[in-house]
Amino acid sequence: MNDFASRVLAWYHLHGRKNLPWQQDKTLYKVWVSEVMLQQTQVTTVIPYFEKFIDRFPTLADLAAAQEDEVLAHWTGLGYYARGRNLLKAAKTMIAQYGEFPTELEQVHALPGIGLSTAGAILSSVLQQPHAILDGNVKRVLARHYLVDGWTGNKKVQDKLWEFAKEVTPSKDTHHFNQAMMDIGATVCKRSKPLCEQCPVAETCFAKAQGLQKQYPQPKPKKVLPEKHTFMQILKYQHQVYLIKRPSSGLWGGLYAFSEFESLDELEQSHATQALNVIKSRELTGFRHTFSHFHLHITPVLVELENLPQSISEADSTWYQVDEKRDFGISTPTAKILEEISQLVSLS
DNA sequence: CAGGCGTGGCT
DNA sequence: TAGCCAAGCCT
Repeated sequence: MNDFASRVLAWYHLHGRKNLPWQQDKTLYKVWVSEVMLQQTQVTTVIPYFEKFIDRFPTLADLAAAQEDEVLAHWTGLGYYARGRNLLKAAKTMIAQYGEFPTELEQVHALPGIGLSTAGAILSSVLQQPHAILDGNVKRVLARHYLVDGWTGNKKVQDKLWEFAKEVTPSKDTHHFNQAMMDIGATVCKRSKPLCEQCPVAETCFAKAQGLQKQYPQPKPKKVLPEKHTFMQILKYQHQVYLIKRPSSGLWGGLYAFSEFESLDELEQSHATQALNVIKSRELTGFRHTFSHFHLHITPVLVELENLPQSISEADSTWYQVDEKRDFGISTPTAKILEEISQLVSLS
């Protein structure tokens, strides 16, 4: 075993994290759910989602039998909703093709939402298979230790990091090594203020030797995010509001949402088109929601109706009683607006 | 293969 | 505060 790995493993036994929820009674299924939730998402955010998800879907078979809406209800607020849709799709595939969670890297990697790093992480963690991983933590440790130039999201840079990852990953105790690398990245080799005095590989770290910890890994090239606008139409009849399921691809795919319009005019014209009996219509307080790739200015417009219109009771839509338990997914802005409507309703 | 895809923690 | 970016993957 190489010296890098020996030092990392020694550190793991003393300082590695061993009490996270998905580290107890490990199964391929539970570790998979956690790994997917943890993609681009911090541990503290994931914990409550993981607990509720496993509580509702304790096994692979339970998940495979679930409705997409209920899976997305458990994903509401977590973001990157394709992860939830792919989780269900993969569960159905696994049950249909294998009858259980597959154990070969290629089989696992072939499932939707599971890349090479996630596949390696699952199989090494649960079955002690000797696969290297390359997540954000490992990237940061390696980019600093070997002074790897360029943004780590760049393909060539990532390829180089994979080479280093395979080089240092031992074929024995791989599960502990991988966990240790993620822990070092998360708790020692932090993005800002790295704690090099606590790092097991500080002596051989090129960034530390040259005092360049702050410059590595190199930042993503910055871009100005575009500003977009939308008007959300909240059709309300008594205590119910109208929501439509969004197409399964694209932004907020598969979530239930208010109808959107580019302008107030267009929104109001729809009242006539759909023959709505509007009691009154008013703008609520607008707000800005930021995505990874643009800013969205949202103006909610509350449209109170005299009766339930028939014309717009289409498939994949629902009149939702605002204080009722939800069994479908919504975005954070939708949740925010529903919360406000719920306040209004409770006062009336 | 660079951009699409969410949200919240941290500084 | 506003920007950066997190246990990435898909197209």
